Amino acid sequence: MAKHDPTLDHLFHALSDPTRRMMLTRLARGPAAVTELAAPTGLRLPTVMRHLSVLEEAGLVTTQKDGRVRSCAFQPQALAPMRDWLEEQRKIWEARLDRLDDYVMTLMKDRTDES
Amino acid sequence: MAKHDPTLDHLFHALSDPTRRMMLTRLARGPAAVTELAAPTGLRLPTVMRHLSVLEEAGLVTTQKDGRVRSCAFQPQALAPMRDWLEEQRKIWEARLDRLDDYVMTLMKDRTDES
DNA sequence: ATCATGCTTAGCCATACCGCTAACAAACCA
DNA sequence: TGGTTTGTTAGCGGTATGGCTAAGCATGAT
Repeated sequence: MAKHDPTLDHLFHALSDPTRRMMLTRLARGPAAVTELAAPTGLRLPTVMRHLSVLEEAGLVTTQKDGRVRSCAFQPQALAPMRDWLEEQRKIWEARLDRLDDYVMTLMKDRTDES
Repeated sequence: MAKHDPTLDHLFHALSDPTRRMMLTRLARGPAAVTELAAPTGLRLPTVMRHLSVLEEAGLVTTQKDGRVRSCAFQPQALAPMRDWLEEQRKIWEARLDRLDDYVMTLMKDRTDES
């Protein structure tokens, strides 16, 4: 059970920006060069590069240069920690609902005993 | 298909901070007052209040005052847009894999035709 | 050899974020 | 009433973020 998990920090932070989500969605369809990635955003290249490095930092994207072109690829397994975290929260929440349920049942039983 | 979805922005941003995730995990176990929520963080109250309002902004938490104590409650349905987004990405990715698969099959067929 | 292409680096600017203290307000408690 | 508990507001300081321009560098095309 991680107390401080910088992985989740980076993941969630990377996804909190619409431009970065747009870039990621594009990359989910297949690899792309930086310029190609930048085009639909309407942003300048240095700006896009920065977004790209945030995505790399989060492990969501890997890149490699081939010639003068940098090719970027989506890494779907990087989303796993997020799914895991969601699942963990869901379990905690449902355990709570179960306890609530037990409690309500107890109340009903008490009422039955009284009658 | 949302182009700019501030909901996702707020959601992911809210979850990008370990303190806020800790608070949320605590609240998943059941409602709590602000002070109770602050205790395990080691942070001052105003700081925690700020985190709390970020969580509220994202819809992840609702609060209400009764007496002088503010009670905070987790809102699990607020996580739905995130699940949806994840699912959307997964679909795009898998569609891509399917296309890749088709392509490989085509290549194999060509090789077979050649032999 | 020259030029165009595709990044890449450096650095500026405005705003947002995350922590804090200090001071105030509104319950509740004795 | 007077004190304690529980928020709440205002505002400060340092850092991070997200945009930009300008200039540099390496590669590919002519």
